Amino acid sequence: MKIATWNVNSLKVRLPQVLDWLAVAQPDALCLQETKTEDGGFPFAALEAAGYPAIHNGQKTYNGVAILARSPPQDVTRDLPGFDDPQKRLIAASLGAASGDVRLVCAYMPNGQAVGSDKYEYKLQWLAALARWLKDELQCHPRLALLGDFNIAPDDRDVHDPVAWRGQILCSEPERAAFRALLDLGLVDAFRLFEQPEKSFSWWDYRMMGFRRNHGLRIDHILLSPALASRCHACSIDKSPRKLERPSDHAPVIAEL
DNA sequence: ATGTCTCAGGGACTGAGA
Repeated sequence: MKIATWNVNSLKVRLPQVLDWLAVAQPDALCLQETKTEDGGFPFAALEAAGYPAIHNGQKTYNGVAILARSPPQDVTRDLPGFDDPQKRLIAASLGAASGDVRLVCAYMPNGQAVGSDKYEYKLQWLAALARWLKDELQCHPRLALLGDFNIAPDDRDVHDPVAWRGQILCSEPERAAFRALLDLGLVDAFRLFEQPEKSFSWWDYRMMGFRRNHGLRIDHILLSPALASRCHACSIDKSPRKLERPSDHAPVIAEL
């Protein structure tokens, strides 16, 4: 099976690109972040017509996460259990035996704005609460994948200019420690299971011709529980949608299980 | 080097967030 994650930076703007990508890439499931719409404005019918029934946890203007899958997502969890949060950043669901019998957790981690800011503290608290909840969730669901925009570049090789970014937001040591705490639960970074091209990134700033110059970061990830990691045979970043007119600033990440 | 994109409010542009 093929599972994927993509921060689309507004689904209203990007729906045609998402439908095109589904038709070409043919994933079994796609996790979306930054849909930026309430559930009433979510294109359930268009996605279902394309063969992808969807679940959504949305809000106006900001955030918003969805799971699209060939078989309807079951046993849905909305928001991060144990963390009181008005921001819509998490949705989780199970896919049945016909789709590999896996638990998918789709998350849009906080950006954090700047090291030391209130938003940075919120980010670290959110990540700590995620790790606490996942510890239990992994007990219930040994075949679990955590997909999303982590807003963390876990290693210097995930950064186009590690010297300039050292200690900055998305790269700071407390953020990287929070990422390692997820790995300490037994989760595995699917992308690093395989040999990858140098300077592989999933996000490029819209400004300063970031994409053309490959000035990017790898901040979108697929983490797999041991039971899924052992059967993962490929993981890649698809840069092709970033080359379209009016692209998202993020590219999809795909894992094949 | 605060340069781009998206959204809301309000009805042209500004500010927030990323």
